[in-house]
Amino acid sequence: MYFIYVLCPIGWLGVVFDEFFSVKKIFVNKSIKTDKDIKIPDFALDFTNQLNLYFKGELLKFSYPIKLQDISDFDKKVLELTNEIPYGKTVTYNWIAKKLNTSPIAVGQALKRNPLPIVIPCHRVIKSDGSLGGYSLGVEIKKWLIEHERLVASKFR
DNA sequence: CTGGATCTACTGC
DNA sequence: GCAGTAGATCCAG
Repeated sequence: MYFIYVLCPIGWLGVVFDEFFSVKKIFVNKSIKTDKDIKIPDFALDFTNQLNLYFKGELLKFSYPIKLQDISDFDKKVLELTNEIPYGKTVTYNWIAKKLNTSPIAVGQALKRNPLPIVIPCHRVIKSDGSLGGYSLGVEIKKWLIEHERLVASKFR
């Protein structure tokens, strides 16, 4: 079990790896005040490279190994569907709910427990009235990510 | 356009 | 059981 902090456009991200260097958990730490980058240990370079490319708009899909553990079957199904949403696109909670014969609110609960925000793109799930809905890292970050992907995707035409 | 009532299903106590 | 949601829908004002 290893962990790092890495500075990103949306703030400081904490990343936890398991013993085989798969990513296990991602979170934001708002209490770090410096904007001086911390040296990334060698074992984490593959992942942070992908992360940097994503924020530069040069990576549309993460291929780094992830580890989903201590997750219910229901949550896993929701996360797997969420992982299929293409870059720059959004779907609604209701759209996922209908595919799994559940309710939109249960989908929201499952996404709230997503241990790997950004990598598993739960920010691409919004409400059916067009508003954003919630986000475990804060709706401001959700808005940022959607706008970032929209801009990058629009250049690809 | 708004806010409330009511539906919904999953989790945690 | 029951309450609390990262939701949806309908209806009155």
